[in-house]
Amino acid sequence: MENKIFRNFLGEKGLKPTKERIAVLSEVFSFHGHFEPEYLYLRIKNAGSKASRASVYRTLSLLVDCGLVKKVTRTEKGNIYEHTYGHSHHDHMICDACGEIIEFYSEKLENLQDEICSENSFAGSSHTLEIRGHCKKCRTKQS
Amino acid sequence: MENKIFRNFLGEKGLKPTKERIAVLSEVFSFHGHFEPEYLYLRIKNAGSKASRASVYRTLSLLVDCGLVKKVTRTEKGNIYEHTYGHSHHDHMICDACGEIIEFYSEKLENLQDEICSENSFAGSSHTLEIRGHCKKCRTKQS
DNA sequence: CTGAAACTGAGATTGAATTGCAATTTAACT
DNA sequence: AGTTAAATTGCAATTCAATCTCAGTTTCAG
Repeated sequence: MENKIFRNFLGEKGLKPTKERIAVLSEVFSFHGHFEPEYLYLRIKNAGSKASRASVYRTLSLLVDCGLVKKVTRTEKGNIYEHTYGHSHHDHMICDACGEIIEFYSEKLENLQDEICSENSFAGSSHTLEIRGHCKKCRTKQS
Repeated sequence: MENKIFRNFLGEKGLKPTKERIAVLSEVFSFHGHFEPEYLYLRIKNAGSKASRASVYRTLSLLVDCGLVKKVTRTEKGNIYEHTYGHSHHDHMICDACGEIIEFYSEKLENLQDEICSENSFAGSSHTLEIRGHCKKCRTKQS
């Protein structure tokens, strides 16, 4: 489970599992979905724990390093993250109007990418696909 | 040609084709490849033209609006752009070992993405696909 | 317990990007 | 060509996420 993975990672690096770091970890895994650092910071405060913005940023970086969290994308506002442990692979569609992020997964798409890799003698290990445009709501709102 | 397209775009909006805007435009199209705003600013200075950083940013924004330039991605440092006119769409495979960037294009992939967008009632306008792994050279080198 | 090393929070700092504004330029209309 | 309103510019100030500094605090191995 993520707690163990994180503690292990810290141990290997000679880092300490402080309250702040654990607070960030558990908050990240307390909900499902994408988040910005500021939002996470506020959630932690709201949950009664304490961790400064600096610690949130610092811990987030550690969580990315140990693979528990992934930096999804960068917006005009800042970075967006998501936790990855126990979360299967998917890609994203991002609405340029309202910022909504839609997750999707397509077996066909995965296979096609494998095919393209073979054609190019490339050993693909991961990928990021981000489709930008307008979501259903924002499309209808326009007209 | 891009000069005409830009002037047309400006005309329609009641904007003026000032020396600064034209200087930015021609500099953007004076070379191939990706660039950051600051790099462009320095090139313009170096080319003997003049345009403040503010004007570079403002003009870049206009060029994106009229479709001549595309914001490729955001890095920790800032935005990266590329001119798109006369340059067809493609995606990238990036080798984690040697950094080589392989460009590829797949009609099937494009169609499949359109399909996925429809399924999600999403109006996709652009996408970025980046496949990471190891290129042919680095694969054989490993074994 | 103790001390060295790791951590933390608050505030300062960074740096890309944007904005306010006074001076300047553009171009439409005489 | 001259006039004038609107657009534009550059500079400096500002914004804002993210990072860094550093003095005080906490952790934990011995």
